Amino acid sequence: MSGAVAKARPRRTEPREKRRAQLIQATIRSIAGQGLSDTTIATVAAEAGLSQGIINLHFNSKERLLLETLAYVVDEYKSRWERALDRAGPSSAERLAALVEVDFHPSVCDRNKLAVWFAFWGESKSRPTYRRLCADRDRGYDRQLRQLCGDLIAEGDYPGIKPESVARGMAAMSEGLWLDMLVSPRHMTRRQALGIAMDHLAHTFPDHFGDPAQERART
Amino acid sequence: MSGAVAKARPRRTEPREKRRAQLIQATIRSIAGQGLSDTTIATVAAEAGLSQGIINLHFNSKERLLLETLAYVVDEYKSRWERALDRAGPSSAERLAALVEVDFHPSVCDRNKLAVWFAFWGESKSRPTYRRLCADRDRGYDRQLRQLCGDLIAEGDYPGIKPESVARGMAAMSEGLWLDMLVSPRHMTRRQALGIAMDHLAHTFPDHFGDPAQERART
Amino acid sequence: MSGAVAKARPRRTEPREKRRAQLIQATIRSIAGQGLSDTTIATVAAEAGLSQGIINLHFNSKERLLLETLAYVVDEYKSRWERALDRAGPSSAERLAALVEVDFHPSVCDRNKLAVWFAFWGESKSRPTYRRLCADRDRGYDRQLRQLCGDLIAEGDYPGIKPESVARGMAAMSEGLWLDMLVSPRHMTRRQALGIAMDHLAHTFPDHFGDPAQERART
Amino acid sequence: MSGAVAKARPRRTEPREKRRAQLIQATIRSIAGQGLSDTTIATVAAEAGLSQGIINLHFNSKERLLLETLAYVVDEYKSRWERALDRAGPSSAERLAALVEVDFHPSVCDRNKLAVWFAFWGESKSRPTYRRLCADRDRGYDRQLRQLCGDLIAEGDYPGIKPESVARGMAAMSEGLWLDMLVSPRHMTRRQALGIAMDHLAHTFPDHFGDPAQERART
DNA sequence: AATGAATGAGGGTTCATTCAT
DNA sequence: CATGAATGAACCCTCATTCAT
Repeated sequence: MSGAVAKARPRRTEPREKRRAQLIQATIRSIAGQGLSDTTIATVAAEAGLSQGIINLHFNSKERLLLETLAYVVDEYKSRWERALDRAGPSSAERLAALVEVDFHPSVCDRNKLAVWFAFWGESKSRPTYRRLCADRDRGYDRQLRQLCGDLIAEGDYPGIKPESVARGMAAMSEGLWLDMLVSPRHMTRRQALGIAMDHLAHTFPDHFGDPAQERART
Repeated sequence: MSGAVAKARPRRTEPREKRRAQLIQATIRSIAGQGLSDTTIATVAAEAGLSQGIINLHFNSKERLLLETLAYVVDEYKSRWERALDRAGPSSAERLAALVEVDFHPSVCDRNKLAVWFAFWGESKSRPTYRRLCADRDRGYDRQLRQLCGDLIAEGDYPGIKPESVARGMAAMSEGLWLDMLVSPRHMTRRQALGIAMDHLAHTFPDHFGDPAQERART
Repeated sequence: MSGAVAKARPRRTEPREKRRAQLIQATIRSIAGQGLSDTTIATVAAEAGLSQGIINLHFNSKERLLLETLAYVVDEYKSRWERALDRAGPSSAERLAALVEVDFHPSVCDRNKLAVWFAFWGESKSRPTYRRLCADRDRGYDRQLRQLCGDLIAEGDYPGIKPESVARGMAAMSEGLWLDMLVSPRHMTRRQALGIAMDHLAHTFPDHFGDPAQERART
Repeated sequence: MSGAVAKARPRRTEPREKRRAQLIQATIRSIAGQGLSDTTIATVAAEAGLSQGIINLHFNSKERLLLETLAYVVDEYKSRWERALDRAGPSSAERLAALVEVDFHPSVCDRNKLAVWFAFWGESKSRPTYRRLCADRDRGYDRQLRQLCGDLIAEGDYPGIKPESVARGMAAMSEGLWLDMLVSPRHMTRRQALGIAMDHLAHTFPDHFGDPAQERART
């Protein structure tokens, strides 16, 4: 008898990182489903199908769980646009388009994740920690965006346009469109939002993105 | 006789509406200062310098206080842009500029109020009531914006521009700039935000807002 | 001018005793309607159609109001059976019957008042004050009952019956029937209760109350 | 090895049912000691020597705790008289005597439990839930009592006696004697109450319970 | 005499955290 | 590693009482 121990049923004890990831996912679902202020250790544990004690076991406190959840969303976003840049064509225009498009990728625009972003932004004024985490998010992204806009302006015929203003305006528009998708999913779908952002891009840099209006006007 | 009797201590009993307004202001400050999820009856009462019981006396529940606070901010915003439209010049361009400018009026961009907006947006996914209140906000504003953009497009030489896309893009950019002012007040001041929004406006409708770039290009 | 002051509308200020009586009636209704533990100054004031402050104005505290309400019910009961005795015929049998009947007089069995009795009895173990008030109630009543039972026993052919035992048993039965009327009004009407009590009386003192069974047996 | 390990402190975690029973006992003591309306979660927890949180942990609400406490007392009473019937001799007279005696068994007449009965009866008018629980109590008991009285009447020479009237009268007397024991423990001891009830029984069914008076009269 | 706005202690309940198992 | 019983601080809310009007 004995010999090989059956591994049939799911192991009760999972590797540490796997459990943490599982709990972070449960936290995201809970924030989206109940709201941040109604997200409790109990709702997260229930969402994960585990016992209450497990959160303090793996994260020591609820506060830490929330911070790591925010960090996870921030990091995931960052790695996603970095990957998008890597995969994009070599031209600045292609890279800029890729950067805009990634903001409307299904996995980024997932309403659960949007809820998490805005939940933390909603508390950010009174929580320097949140603010710092979110500010970090923007740092690299902003630099890239400004750089690319600068490149295009240098390449094309865009007199009088300030790279910082355009870049920040574009980023702001994306954020605003996220909000619309969160608050009014009926009136603002992902595709519509992407369309609006791309229209704006085309209009801002008609030389690069073949704005039909300008093209027609030119001829 | 006796002339004016000095009222040393503040009167204990205030007219109903005055107290309610006072408590709503205290709620705004508390949400901004502590965050929505750390805003308690106690923090609001302390902010107002009154006792805890007074909130249930005037609002029956914390939930109602929060809803009325949100409604107050929503209403105030609405009446502000309506007044701005009333006072604006007759041309559509003037009216559109007024509509954009009002989003960056000091009283609208007040960081306390921004915190309230985003606090409720952050919970909106799980609270249909919040979502509905906020959706109402947009309804009239959107219509106006779309109308004015349509007018300008009809007047000017803007082939291929869709009013809905432009209008929603502009509104989204304002929201995104609000977020920046909330999260990174150092990097995004009210003046900068206004500049970015006006740049975008000028760029979108160069015929109306004398985009220097286009003007130069034209000559 | 002025002359006679119009007395048309109900005077806002009532004589002291009238107000107190009015508030005691409201308290009885409130205890019956909401239960003693859900009877608040607010429910009593609402029941009386007056403002909250009036109770402390007339009774100084809720506790006092409750005590006076209990005392009122106790006194009213006492004066009622005293009057019944006064009006009863001269014979002990008539007087005893009158004493039993008064327990089932509509005004005594009023479910609101029963609710008050049992509300206070329910708290009596932990409230010596209530217990004392209720004990006072019994004192005189018991003496009368015992006396009358003793008289009948002396008059009739009731060997081996102890007056105290019979008297207390009869009183207990009345109380138990009150409880039935309170808890199960459907199953125990006032008339039924009276019937049971009178049956018991007739059975206990067949010589005086013409118990049909015994009468038949005698012939 | 090591033999029995001494468990110095009481185990912190008890089986679920044991804790619930413990808390119900504490509730009974609290109602008896402070009265129902002064029984708070805090008094019950203190009586049990546990923390406040434990009540909601095991009963979800105070209301539920009170209901289960009432249900416990009701059930205990029921099982007690059922057991008494099982153990009683086969004759209807013996069974009836057993039924009456159980009402004055020390464990039933325990003043703490009496306080609970009357506390809930005192609120019963305004709480249909209480009333229903108490009505259930009576259902089976009444049926048995009526049945047994009917049997005795059929067996003996008791012309003109109605089983329902006698049965309900006896039950009412027991309730009234409970009240006396609760309100005036000095003047009504358990033994006295039992004596009164048995006197009544003997008097009502002299053929079965050898009423000395009647017996003497017969000779 | 009467009102009702205001207070604040104390109620029931929630929930992050601890800890014996 | 994982559980869930237990804790107790802090929450929202109620309500007896006070007091300016």
